[in-house]
Amino acid sequence: MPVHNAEIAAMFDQAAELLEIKGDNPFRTRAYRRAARVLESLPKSVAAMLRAGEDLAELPGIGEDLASKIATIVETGKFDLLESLKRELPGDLGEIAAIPGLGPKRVKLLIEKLGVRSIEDVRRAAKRGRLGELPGFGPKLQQNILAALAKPVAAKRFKLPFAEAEAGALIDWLSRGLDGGRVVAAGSFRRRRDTVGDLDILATTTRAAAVGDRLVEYEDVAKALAHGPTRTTVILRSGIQVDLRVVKEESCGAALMYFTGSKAHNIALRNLAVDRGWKLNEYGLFDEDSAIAGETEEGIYKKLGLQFVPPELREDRGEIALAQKNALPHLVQLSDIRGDLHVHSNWSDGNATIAEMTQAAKARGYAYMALTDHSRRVTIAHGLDRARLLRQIDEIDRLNAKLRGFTVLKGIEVDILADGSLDLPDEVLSRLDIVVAAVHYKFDLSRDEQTERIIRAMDNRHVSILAHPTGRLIEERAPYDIDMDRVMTAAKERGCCLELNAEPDRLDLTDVAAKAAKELGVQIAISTDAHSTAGLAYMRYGVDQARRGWLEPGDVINTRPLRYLKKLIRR
DNA sequence: GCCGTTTTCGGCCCGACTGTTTTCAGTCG
Repeated sequence: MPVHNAEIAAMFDQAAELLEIKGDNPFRTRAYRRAARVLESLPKSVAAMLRAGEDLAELPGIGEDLASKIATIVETGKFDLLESLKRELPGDLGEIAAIPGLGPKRVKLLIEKLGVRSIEDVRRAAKRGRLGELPGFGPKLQQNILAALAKPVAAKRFKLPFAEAEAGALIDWLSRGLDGGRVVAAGSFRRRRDTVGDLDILATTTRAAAVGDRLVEYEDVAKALAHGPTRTTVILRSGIQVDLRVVKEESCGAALMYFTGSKAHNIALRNLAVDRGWKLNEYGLFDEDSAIAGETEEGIYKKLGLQFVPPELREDRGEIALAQKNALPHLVQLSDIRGDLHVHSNWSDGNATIAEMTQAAKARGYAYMALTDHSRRVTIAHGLDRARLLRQIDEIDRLNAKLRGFTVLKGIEVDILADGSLDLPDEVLSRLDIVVAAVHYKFDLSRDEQTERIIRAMDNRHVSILAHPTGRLIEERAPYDIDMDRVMTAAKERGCCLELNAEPDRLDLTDVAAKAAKELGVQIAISTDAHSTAGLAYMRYGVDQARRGWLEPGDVINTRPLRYLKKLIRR
């Protein structure tokens, strides 16, 4: 039973939480948390790295001790430290600590003084008013705890289109109340993560209090959680939390940097400042008491001896070392994209004609578009059988004959059957310009079976691109279990490309997987999977994700002119 | 527990807000 990086990361997070409650050295708990984040963003599984004889202690934040603990976990599946911590501190302590207002110190008090072990214990103690016996538990805190227990909010993350709509409306509202100054979104929203947990909004103005007041007055506010002179936190009716921070113009860059994060990136930058005897905070970069930068992010990076780091790269995944050497990747941009390689029409489950999709793609400035309707197995989508596909090929030939400066590539999104064979015979596939292969059923195969199935599909030399490689639907359906290391290696060996599906419900590959593909030299297609003309606009989400995966134009096949593209998709 | 053009020991990012106190700890980001 292979142990995934994410599982080890979760063990480290749990251990950190329990060590915190115990009151252990806070820097030790931080080390476990940092290591967990490093593990989560590794391009390869540690199991594979160990097999290859790599030294895990060379990873940032992982020393001899953690390297050996990881090796033991991979070997045995067990983490002794965590096991003994759990024996020492049994119960659902993680859930208790997740209640707003309850941190490690207060949880420790609850355990020691009231013998609390579960959320139910907390509820009983709160109802009997026993929490008031504890130091630091005033009436207000008890009330907040009861309220939180009455309406448990699931830790939810929000998809980008929803976050964009909420942020847009809110920024508009705040801006209209501002005389001078500006309002922007920062946080993971600005870093273009695939989902956001909350909205971090930054306003620059001299009248700080007025902006916070205006946020509290916003009609969609369900509850104000905190409201100070420079910082205000509210929950909107939709359930998303908004953190507003207001600073003066001269601190704008520093505040934007601080509020954009990531936390790990910020800490690394602040350490660089400390190395030089300076201090970096949300107000600026300071030598003693005098500000030496702060109005712009560019100015701060420059003073720290760094190239400007695009927000998408700010995850402490190696970008700082490269920025010191002026060697950051030249990230792909939306304007580099010359075509879309996964598009549906009303021949299957799209809602527009081939001509309409073509016009819309052309209007976006593209040079080509691959029409890739579903194959016959996807009956619910009215998938194409051999005869209909041949008719479609004829229709596209006729359409192409009339087009100037634009080419519709004849393609299919062919289903990968359970045994890894394809849903249409080679004789038909060979007549197409491009074949995109995808899994749409039998998600529950074992890891080995699913991996073999997909690799077998890529064995077919007509397959140019593996579509949405993990099948995940964000917040709805987990990725099916595959060995991504093996799939990518197999793709590389066969000259098959992987898709980065730009649909904001999918964004599949993830940023981390895209970076791993790049490092292996696997070419990526950023494709929208559009089922309507409007769907073509999802390209920007795919490009954002690709940038988070460090992809450059040369890593992305649909930045190529048609001539070169054709070489890349023919095997 | 990690890490090192000061260091293998002694540091470890920085500040806002709340609630409970009366000068600050705890929590959060």
